[in-house]
Amino acid sequence: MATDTSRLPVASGRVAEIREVALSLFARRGYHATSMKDIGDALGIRAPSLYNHFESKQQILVEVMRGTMEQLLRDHIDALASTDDVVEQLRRATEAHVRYHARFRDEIQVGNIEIRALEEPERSRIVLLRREYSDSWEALILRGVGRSVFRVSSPRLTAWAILEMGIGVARWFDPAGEMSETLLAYHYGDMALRLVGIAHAPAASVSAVE
Amino acid sequence: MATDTSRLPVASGRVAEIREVALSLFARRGYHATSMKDIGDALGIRAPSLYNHFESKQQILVEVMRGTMEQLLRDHIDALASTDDVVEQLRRATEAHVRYHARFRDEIQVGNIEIRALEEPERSRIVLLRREYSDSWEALILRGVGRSVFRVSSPRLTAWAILEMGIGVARWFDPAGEMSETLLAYHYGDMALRLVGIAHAPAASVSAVE
DNA sequence: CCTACCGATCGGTAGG
DNA sequence: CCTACCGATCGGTAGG
Repeated sequence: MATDTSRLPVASGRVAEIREVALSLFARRGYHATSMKDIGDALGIRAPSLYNHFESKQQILVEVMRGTMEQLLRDHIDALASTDDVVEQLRRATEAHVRYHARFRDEIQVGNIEIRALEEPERSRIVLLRREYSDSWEALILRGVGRSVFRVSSPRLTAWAILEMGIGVARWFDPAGEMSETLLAYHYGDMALRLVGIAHAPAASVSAVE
Repeated sequence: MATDTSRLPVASGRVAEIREVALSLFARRGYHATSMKDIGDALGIRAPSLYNHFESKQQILVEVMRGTMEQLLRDHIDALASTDDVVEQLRRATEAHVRYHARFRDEIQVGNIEIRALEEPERSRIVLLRREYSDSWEALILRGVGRSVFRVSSPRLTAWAILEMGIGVARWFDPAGEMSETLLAYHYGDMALRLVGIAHAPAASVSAVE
């Protein structure tokens, strides 16, 4: 439960260092406001030396963004596969979503904001993965509605509301703050249940029919 | 109900044109990815001519962002002042929030993303207004909890969840799409009520005690 | 509103 | 990993 979702394969050392520094700068200032010199300075090397590890600034962005959506989708699928109870699926998927957004704040911020700075075909690839993710959420809500376990007026809006409130976490969560990532996930899990019309359900109050 | 929340005072013509074009470009590409030449091109004039109307690129950003938070706060205060019923306050505040985010999508996007490109003291001024806004939301939830009308496990998280799900609207809402802004606002109003523990309340099912 | 022009900085290459 | 350097573009000014 501590650090289950690993980052990308921890590459050759310098490459990983560059990616990490760039991620931090892109998140704080933005891709276009970050120069190769900025990245080099943060590592104590000259800007041209970066080209020994990356072909271009754009390729650094690609590497920074690669893997984020894939990992999010993997955690999501695990949450769904862990139970047939649609209530529990919703809770676990929400917890996974919130945990991910609390833990990988920079990745999420850069992923969301700098997608517009990403060139094709990488950009379309990520847009597609996102679409896949939100579609799966909508399907989950629809499944719960179909089993008469959820009651919502718009499955799509409900799915987006849950997604968006989780994305917000990446903007303000402070891992050094009073609230732990785990407690945060529980709270959001409960809120998601409320959004589908389950007033105050403790963990196993509704069991799946299947 | 159609266009109640007006934009900024419609300034001298060219100034307003520049602001509008810049808003659109900043929203689509970002502040740092937009050059003065880009703005000029969109208006059919040369970049240096822009300096007859604005002192700097930064000042254009300031003018683009100015007023957004103020108007949002005004609509919010109106919603709160319109009734003493805390349930109705929550519903109307949510509707106002969502309407604003559906209508002024570019303003919201630029306001949220490019605040990091904004120089002091303007930046702190806007951060303060935002703080004011979210504080008012938390106070609203607390009021409902105090009157035993709302039931939440964390007033602050609930406030943020409502705010964030509304902010998401600015990212995907399509005014030319099937769902109207008004219907959207209703749906989100209902979802906000659910988040505070009011399962499926039609407009006046709970009346305030005061 | 324009042209002409400024110094600074950009991403990136050459060549070692 | 470095220095030296490239053309392009940046925000902005001068001067009319």
